[in-house]
Amino acid sequence: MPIVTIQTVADYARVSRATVSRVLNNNPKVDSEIRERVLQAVEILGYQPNRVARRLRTQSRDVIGVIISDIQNPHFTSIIRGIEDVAYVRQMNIVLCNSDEDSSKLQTYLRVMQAESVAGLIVVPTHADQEREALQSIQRNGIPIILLDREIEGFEVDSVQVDHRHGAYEAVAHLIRLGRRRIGIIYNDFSTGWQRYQGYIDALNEAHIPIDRTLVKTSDHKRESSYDRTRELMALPVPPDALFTAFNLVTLGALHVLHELGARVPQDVALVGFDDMPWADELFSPLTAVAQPTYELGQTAARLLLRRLNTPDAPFQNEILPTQLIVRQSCGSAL
Amino acid sequence: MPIVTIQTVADYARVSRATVSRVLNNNPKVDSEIRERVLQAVEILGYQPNRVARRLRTQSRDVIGVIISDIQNPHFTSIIRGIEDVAYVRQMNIVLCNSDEDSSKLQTYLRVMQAESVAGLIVVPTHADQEREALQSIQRNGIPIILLDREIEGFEVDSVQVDHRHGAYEAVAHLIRLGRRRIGIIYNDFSTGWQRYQGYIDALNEAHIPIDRTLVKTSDHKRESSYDRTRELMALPVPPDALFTAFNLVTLGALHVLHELGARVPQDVALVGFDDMPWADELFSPLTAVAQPTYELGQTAARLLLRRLNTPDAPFQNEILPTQLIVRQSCGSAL
DNA sequence: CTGAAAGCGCTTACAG
DNA sequence: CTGAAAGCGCTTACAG
Repeated sequence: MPIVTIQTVADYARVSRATVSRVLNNNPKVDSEIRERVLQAVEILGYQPNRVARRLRTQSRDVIGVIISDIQNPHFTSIIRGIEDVAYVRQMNIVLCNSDEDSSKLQTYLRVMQAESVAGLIVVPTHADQEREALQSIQRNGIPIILLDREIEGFEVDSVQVDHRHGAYEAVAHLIRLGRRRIGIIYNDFSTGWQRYQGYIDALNEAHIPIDRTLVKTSDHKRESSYDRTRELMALPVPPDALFTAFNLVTLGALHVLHELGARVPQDVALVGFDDMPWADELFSPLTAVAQPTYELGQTAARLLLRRLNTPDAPFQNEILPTQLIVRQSCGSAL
Repeated sequence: MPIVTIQTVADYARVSRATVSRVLNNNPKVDSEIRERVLQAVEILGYQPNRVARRLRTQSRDVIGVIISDIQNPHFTSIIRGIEDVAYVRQMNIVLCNSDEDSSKLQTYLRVMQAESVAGLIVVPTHADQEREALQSIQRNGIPIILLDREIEGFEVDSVQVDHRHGAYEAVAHLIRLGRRRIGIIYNDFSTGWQRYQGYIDALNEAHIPIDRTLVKTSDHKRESSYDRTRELMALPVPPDALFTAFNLVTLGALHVLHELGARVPQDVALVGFDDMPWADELFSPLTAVAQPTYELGQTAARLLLRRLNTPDAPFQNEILPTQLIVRQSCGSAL
């Protein structure tokens, strides 16, 4: 294990460590001949400046911490890609952690990130109440935080999310326009789910359709749960003629039930899901879905972070990105 | 930005930095009264030891570098989850990079990882020939490497992969057993694709079915490419009566074509895919697939790395994990 | 233009 | 049991 440090290079090039450092940092006032000698030494020795040492010395921060809640969910996967792409051009690295919707795991990671002196944090909170304080304290310590996807009430930060409420409204309005009246909904109790539920209400209200509580279900993030909720809905004396599934895993669970039941989609029950999926077209009923600009969510989060690092005192910014309803066949009509 | 360092704590507790450090590192020979005082100071000041400094000083390595080729592919996503889970219990962090199947990007990341003094690297190579040297040089510098999913000829390392050849053999043998004879294949030219192709050959040979070159197609990692290849296969004077699609993106492309063509699956053409997908059951034809133990792949890679770190001189280990054929309806029979 | 020296925040022999 | 001192690999005022 040949440890080549800046000293090795300095010795080889017969200069001081300071000079080597200057050359590597493109300090202009280095004699061109010496510069050459150093560069050659670097080349020959295959020297890689130690980033850990550099980071400690310059107190520079070139790592972005990212904490998401479910790395197996394509939604987040695409977000990460967006973050990574903007980080790459800025020569920043990302340390990725998966909280697994577990608040204590998230808080552990928060501590780690702080100890790693990350430049800033992009985080998808899981349980606002338990995490608010830890997050705020990190922010107070000068590490900027960008909230992604979910909000935390009473916590002033930069954030990006999608217009959940309007997206959901469009989805449900689409169903209503196609003549559906008994529209079941399955959502989760994160802030996103709640907002999507509001959009559902908006659409029903607009059409003067009374809210039937028996058609409203909440589910956790497990697919089994949405499976059960869908079963319950379909077992109603008068089952729904349409379903609005408020996130991708729920949609999968619901589809499974409909398939099992031999329900015809959309004839017996129409279906719109929140979250588009790359394979939406290949599903047994090509899925009409509210597509989120996931890649842009990631990009925007990263950009907000970069901006905050440049101008720490800028007012907080809350970006809301639009969704897009992609009409396929699961509701019965292109519109 | 209140910077609380070990000195702050030492002052507060009226001891030396050395003592604070000892307390934090659970050094037993610290007076219990003093220990208490330090612990209290730590608590009150909210002190987080700076990991960057610690890492530099102890030359400790507690970061695992992971370079995968496509973070949006569920295959890798599940692998990452496996890695992360074993890293978490060891209190190690992972730095994740996405090479995007781009060899120069991968090499950039390799340099970064080295400069970050990672404990070791888990990497999915993309173009063996271009990366062999860089990888070997890192290994020579004492940073262990675990190759994941794909091999590099003539490079001795620890590695994990799945039994691609046998998995493919089983898939194709399944088709043959169901009476299919004109079996098309679409694979890619990574080492994995090549091995899967061998499995296809094995099954045909065993059944004494001659290889028809017109039924053999290669595709890159883009879905469009597999779309085109499937179109070509289906446009043959005598189209195939079965398709073996050798990785998940290809399967999606093929399904799309079959859907467009109105082909009945499995009546007109049976389909087996390599790679299972969480939504395989909800596809328009529930997919019979060769499932890879992706989570275990990740776990195994991480464990191999940990083992190598413990015993640097152990002989190299090449783990081959078994696949499992999951029979659904796309081939026409549960068998 | 170049080098000696200080210091980033830790840890750990070495004395005592 | 505790502290003073050295040092991990860098960078950067400060002299010259």
